[in-house]
Amino acid sequence: MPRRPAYDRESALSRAISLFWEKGYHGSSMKQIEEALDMRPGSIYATFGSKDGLYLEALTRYAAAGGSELAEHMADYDSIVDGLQDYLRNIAVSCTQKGVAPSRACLIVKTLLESSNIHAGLSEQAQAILKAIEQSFEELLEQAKERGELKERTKPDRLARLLQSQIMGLRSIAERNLPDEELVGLGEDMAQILDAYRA
Amino acid sequence: MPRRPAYDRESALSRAISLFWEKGYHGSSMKQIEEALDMRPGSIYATFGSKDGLYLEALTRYAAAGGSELAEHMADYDSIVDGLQDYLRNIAVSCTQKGVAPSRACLIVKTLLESSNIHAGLSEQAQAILKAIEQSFEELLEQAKERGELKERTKPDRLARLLQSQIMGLRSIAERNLPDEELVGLGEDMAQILDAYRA
DNA sequence: TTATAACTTGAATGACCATTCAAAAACAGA
DNA sequence: TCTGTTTTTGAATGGTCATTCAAGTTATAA
Repeated sequence: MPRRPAYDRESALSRAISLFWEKGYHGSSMKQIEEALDMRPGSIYATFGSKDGLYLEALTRYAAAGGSELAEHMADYDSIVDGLQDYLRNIAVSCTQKGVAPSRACLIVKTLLESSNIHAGLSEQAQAILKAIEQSFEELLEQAKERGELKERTKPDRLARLLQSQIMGLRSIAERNLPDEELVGLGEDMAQILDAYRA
Repeated sequence: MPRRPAYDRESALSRAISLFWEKGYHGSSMKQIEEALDMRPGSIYATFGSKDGLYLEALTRYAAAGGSELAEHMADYDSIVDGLQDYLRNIAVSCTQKGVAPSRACLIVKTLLESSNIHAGLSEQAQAILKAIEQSFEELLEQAKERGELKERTKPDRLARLLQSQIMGLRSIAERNLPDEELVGLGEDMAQILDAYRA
């Protein structure tokens, strides 16, 4: 009986991520969203409820993709610390590749900074996501410690936060349009921070 | 002959900094600016030209204040590395103090992330300011190296970038509303990164 | 006191904002 | 083919955006 939607929800969200990531929350108008998703306002509102609803769903999907990416990356490594070091290096390298991502900075951090003090819903969601990411780093580091990769005095929760702040700093500073080799060097220097924690 | 302005330009800019720092560029409407500066649109436009003009001037003044703060802080230290380590620790501590600053994140970084891809003027100004800050770190580290505080293989330009990214990460992650002790611990961990570069 | 120049005011501007909704179109089952 | 339900469309909504400007106000110098 019912007519089925013409759009593909997944591809709509993927386009929304690109737009929001590139231009931010306030920088993305409904007009631009309509064009990016190739949907008219009625369909967008029927599907996602509001601009905020779409943004929240896009942000959550972006975070989930990032989580999968981390898990897939780590699967290639026997040593967790080696894996995390290369993870940092890879971020720096990927920031040098133009046209791959809509922005070098992290969408979650962009959201956190843009929404703080003015949009509680977005800010809380960004905070919750970052907390979950920190937790997944902490679990990895806990595991690394159990395996004897890390010094006994290493606190996985503290190192997890240090690691997260490295990534936030790296991807934020990448918006400065530094020469490629400087960004890659910075990724290397950040990776080497972890050496101080090795057993 | 001429009537003199009723407002105080410096205090107007200081109020503008507070508002922009708290709410961001898009989050601060002209109506809010009028209220914060206690000025009517005509006066604001006659004085600063436009919202962008006001924002740029506020941003520049904010950066200048930050630069003075760094210089004053470093004046208290014989050892540059000690000074920089305490600088990081102090940032973390000041992020735990509520009601002091309008936001824990850095206004320059907020500007950089909010304006990238949508507002070339703001983005370029933020980039130029961050470059100047990096340079002042580099000069300090160059001096530290000459004094023998740092390992001979230390590259001041690379360490300056690493330092700047630490501050960006620290102040950004502070927007997550972490418990005070966790933020202070992170500041300490960041300070200790510098130990690896000591001679 | 008067003339003059600068500053302040606040209503008006047109553009753009997110959102709504009635009508048209399209599909699935009978 | 017809019916019923859902989706799509796009014009319309009311609000807010940054900005302008003519008129009113105020201080200074003559």
